[in-house]
Amino acid sequence: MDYLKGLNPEQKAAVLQIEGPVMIIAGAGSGKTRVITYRVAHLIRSGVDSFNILVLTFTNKAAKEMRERINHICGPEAKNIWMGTFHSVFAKLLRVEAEKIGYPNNFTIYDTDDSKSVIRAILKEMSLDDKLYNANFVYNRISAAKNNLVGWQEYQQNDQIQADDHSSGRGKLGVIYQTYAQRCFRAGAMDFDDLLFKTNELLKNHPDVLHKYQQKFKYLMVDEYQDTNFSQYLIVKRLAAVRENICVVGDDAQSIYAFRGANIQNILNFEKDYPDLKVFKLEQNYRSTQNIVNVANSIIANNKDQLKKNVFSEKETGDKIKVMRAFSDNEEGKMVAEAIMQDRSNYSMKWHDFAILYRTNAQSRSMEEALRKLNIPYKIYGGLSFYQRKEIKDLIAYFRLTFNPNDEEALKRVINYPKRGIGDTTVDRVIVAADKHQLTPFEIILQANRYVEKAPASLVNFATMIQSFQVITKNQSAYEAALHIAQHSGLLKDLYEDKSVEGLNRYENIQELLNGIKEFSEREDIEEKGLDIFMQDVALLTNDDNDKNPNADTVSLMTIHSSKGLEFPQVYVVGLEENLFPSQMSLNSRSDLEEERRLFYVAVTRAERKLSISYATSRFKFGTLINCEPSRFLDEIDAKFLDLEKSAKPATSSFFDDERTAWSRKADSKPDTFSRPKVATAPSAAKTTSILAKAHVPSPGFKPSDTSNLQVGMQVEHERFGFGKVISLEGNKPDIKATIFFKDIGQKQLLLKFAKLSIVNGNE
DNA sequence: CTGTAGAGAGTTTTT
DNA sequence: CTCTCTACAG
Repeated sequence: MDYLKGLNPEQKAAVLQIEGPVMIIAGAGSGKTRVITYRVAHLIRSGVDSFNILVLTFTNKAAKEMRERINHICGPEAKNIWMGTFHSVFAKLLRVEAEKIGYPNNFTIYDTDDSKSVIRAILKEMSLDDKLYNANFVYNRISAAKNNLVGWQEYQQNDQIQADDHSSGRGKLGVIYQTYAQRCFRAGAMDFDDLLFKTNELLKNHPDVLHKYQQKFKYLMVDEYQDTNFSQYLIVKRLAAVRENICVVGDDAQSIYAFRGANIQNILNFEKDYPDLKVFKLEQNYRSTQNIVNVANSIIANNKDQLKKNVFSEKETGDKIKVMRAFSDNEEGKMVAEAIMQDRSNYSMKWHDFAILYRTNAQSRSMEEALRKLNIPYKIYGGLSFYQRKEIKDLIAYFRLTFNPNDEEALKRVINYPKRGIGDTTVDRVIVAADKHQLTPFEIILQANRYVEKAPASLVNFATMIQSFQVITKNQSAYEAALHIAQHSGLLKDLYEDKSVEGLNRYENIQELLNGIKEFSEREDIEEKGLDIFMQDVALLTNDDNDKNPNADTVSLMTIHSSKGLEFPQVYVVGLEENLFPSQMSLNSRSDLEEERRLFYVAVTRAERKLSISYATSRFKFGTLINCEPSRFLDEIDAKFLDLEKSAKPATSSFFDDERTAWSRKADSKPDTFSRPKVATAPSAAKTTSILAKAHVPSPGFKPSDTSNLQVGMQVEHERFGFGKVISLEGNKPDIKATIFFKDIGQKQLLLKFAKLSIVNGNE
């Protein structure tokens, strides 16, 4: 029982209480993960069969990490535990039981893009106003309904909902929902919310199935319980109904997913559901200095809705919280980058000791730019994941279609990619015929000559090709099959022929996916390794999965949302401005604002030793400069914890002038530096262009010249693109197009009548 | 059917 | 600014 050593009394009590309903309120940094892992270990040591344990987490990352830690304590037993995100665990369960609710076992999982695309198609068919019925809005509405277990039938019958929709002029939502649900069903597809919604349906309507899983999952644990929605709540409740061996862990102060349907009441009301509940509070923060914990407390104290707890730290007082003010988003980046640079050398720290956290992904731009200028290696987490790249989704769509030819979204995606002469009109005809004959589009295509007028031969060929893929996947390994499909679909060739930098990148990405599949098919720890198995949860994989060298020494950049559960010695929280953080969207309701505040709390509590906060007084948004005010959250912090040194500039001075002077000085000092900085994270060429384009600072006194006499070979400066040389000129008088090679960003074509160019030097 | 140009809209967070 | 959708010519 040596694993119990090193736990404080409260942690230990929580670990030892393995029977009955348990709620652990775990303050930030209070050793939550530790308690969960040890508790699982303790279950196993106490004789609980590891096959009978179910652990639900919120992110893949958390699940993976926890499995490793349990593995460390319990050894191979850990493999038998069902552990994963709600979505992945119940997707797995549904794969086994799908037929009971009328789905094929190999159902497709639609990601958000797929779902929205289905909705867009429906809106178009119904010729609805796409402003009133915005696809995003409709998607969110349907998603919210599903997360509250409102099916389309109830949706249409519920007076309250109908009244709401009609009063907002969106009376058709019920029908859209119905069509959407039926279309997904026809395609053998479930969206993210369905994975939970259908699990509920299954457990509710099939007592035998419910019983089976109640027997299997004798002990349940749920991490991040404050982020569960009603649908998840009810699944857990149903599974735990017989034994009530349920342990939930969470922190109401860190509930940041209400926008996605998470219901903080689930944790606040847990006690009512289980009168015998044992509650443990973990209040000692082992992560952060006292100053950091105190600041966090002073922030969260502004919220009304919360469970009582007293988070404290017994570590050193630590530095005060540094607050930095910048004039612009770019300067903010610069200040942060320079501060990191300095601290790293002053305290001989590693790059990976630093994290930059922001509210929105868009903010990463200015940070990246600044880090790159100082040659600081960094890595962006989140954002567009590997599996969301177009080329990857294309190839995966072929796989999807192979295993589930009814998958309409996959079909639409690749039926004419690469180009094979099947245009929109033909596709439309297929869809119409499918509706008319109550068949799936693929079934129509198989007999195109019978159902579709003027059916091109390529249509039938396409279907035949997919069928040939089906044979291949049955007989060959995942890798062989995947390679075969990549080649014979023409996708690989198409990408190979694209010699642009982006095209090269795409080709490499496909190679990478194929390599990943190869690794998968060579794995020895799993028995089934066909391509179909690989495909099963591809839709659920996210960013962090494809991390090649997780131990690289880089500064971490991520949204605050994705930072939850992580910790760093030094944390920079940037963009503390009204309308950004708190987000503009949250200003209308108290509960939304409180969620923003909890988000700030999460951000602050990521820091172990030193925390810095920054804001800018102006920032680019939609390509234009806007003025920003400091966030109200800054005022809420007790000033005695703050070090305002860095923001001591007089408020009366003109920021704009100051900024320009600062920039020009820099431009002066290095007027002819064109060297492209080395980068740790290799961005795509397209990205580099845009980032650097924004980076160029015009020389002092930059003024566009008259370009009517511009000639090949001249040196020019562009406001944003920097210095370059004219390669060629074409076109007639007002529409002369110049091809210019810019030293920073490469070749670009510009229309002279628009481009603001200054002629630097008449002849070479 | 394909390719291009041009207009328009959109950025809060994620399984 | 950047991505996506639409319209039109080839």
